[in-house]
Amino acid sequence: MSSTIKENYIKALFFLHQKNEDISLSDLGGELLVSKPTANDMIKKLQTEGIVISKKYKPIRITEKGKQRAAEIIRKHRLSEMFLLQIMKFGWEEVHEIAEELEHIKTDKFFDRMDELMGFPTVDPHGSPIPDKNGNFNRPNYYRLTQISVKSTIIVKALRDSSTDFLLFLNNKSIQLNTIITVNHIENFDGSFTVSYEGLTDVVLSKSICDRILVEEI
Amino acid sequence: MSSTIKENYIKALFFLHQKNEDISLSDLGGELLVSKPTANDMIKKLQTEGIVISKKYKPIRITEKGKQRAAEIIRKHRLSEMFLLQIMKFGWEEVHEIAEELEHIKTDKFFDRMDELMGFPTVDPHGSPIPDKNGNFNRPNYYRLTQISVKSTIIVKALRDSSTDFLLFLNNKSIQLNTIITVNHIENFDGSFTVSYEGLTDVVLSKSICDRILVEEI
DNA sequence: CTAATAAGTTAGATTAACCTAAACTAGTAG
DNA sequence: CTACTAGTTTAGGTTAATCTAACTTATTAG
Repeated sequence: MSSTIKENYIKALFFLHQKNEDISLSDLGGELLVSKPTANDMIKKLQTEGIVISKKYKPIRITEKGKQRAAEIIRKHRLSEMFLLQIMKFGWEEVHEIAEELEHIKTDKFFDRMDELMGFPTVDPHGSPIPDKNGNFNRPNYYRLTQISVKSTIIVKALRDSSTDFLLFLNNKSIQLNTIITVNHIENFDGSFTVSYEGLTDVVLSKSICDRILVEEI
Repeated sequence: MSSTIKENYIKALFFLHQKNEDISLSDLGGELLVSKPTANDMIKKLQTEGIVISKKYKPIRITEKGKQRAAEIIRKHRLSEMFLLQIMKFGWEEVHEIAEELEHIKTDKFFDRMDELMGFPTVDPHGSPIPDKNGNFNRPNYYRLTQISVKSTIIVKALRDSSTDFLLFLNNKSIQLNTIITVNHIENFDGSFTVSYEGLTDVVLSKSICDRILVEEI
């Protein structure tokens, strides 16, 4: 049953590489909540499989093959999330946890059928791109809400944080993907935004919240 | 990830107990394709968890708690099969393999939602009962087709064999659950049945096939 | 350019799930 | 009622994934 464990290492390596090409064992261990020697052992195994390259005392690099494998897993995860939302009517704050389990299902046609049933979606419920079967991500170049200037109108396209707490916060504020927001005011002092959308006026969003929301100008 | 392994032992114990209250290590090992010492080790573990009772050199018995746990897993399996068929449009010969994986998903609301979406089905795609949340099977008392006498008309209710090969055979013969069949003739020599259904007349089914089909008289 | 610290490796152990070979027990066939 | 055999247990070993403690290397701050 340990393909699951290996897959979780590959996913973690992929996400870490997106922040920093060079990956450290400490970060990998930190991500997966395992000790450095444990992470090290797995890296040795993954090296023999061509997933990573690592030399003694040197940082780890994920290979193209590794990225490919990661994309397959992320594809399964994000298709699952979308399926759980659209077909099974779960909330966007509920889907991640279940998808964490579903992504390790081996039978590919299960995910292909999901894909088909949903009409080949390109993003998951949090706006993150679903890689195609060749592992290509279509990653549009969105702005963070914090980068938007006052008086602009934007559309919410994706999130940089899909934690349950953040999603529940957005539920509370009635902010969803594709919500159209106008920036009325930006407070110099703390960087908080005062915005309007869907009949709501003068909703205040802290800088930290705005930094987690990815938008497109319209 | 080894709750999966434990769950497969519990399932195997449950199915073996249905044939024979007393379970042998050899049978258990045979079922799961592991050696007797391996099976024995797991039995010791399951005993400490109250799933089975076993004394040295004596046959193994599954406990009520064990049956309960088995029913939960079988419920997940059969709900998954029905979901794959009804919602995801897989064929009845495809669902078992995927359900073998899905049954180990831990998040209960995933299965509860399936149940809800399908309107609380009571049988899986092969006519086997889906236990309710309390672990109760509603197991109607069907006959095997071999027990039916000539000139009777019956309705196919369930199967005693859900192997892919058998299901593909039935697809070929256009026999499904709820197919209504009339027995025209029973051959004394080899026990084969000559039957009619849905516009087909004089279809011959061997004794071994008929023995795998569960029916209700009408 | 050295010395402190952050990061990585080695050594030695544990637990779970598996194995084979050998020894043992219990039920039954004479 | 003994002896055989089918089935069970013991002993000892492997591999994968994990750990802690101790040691080594790399980087960077002074």
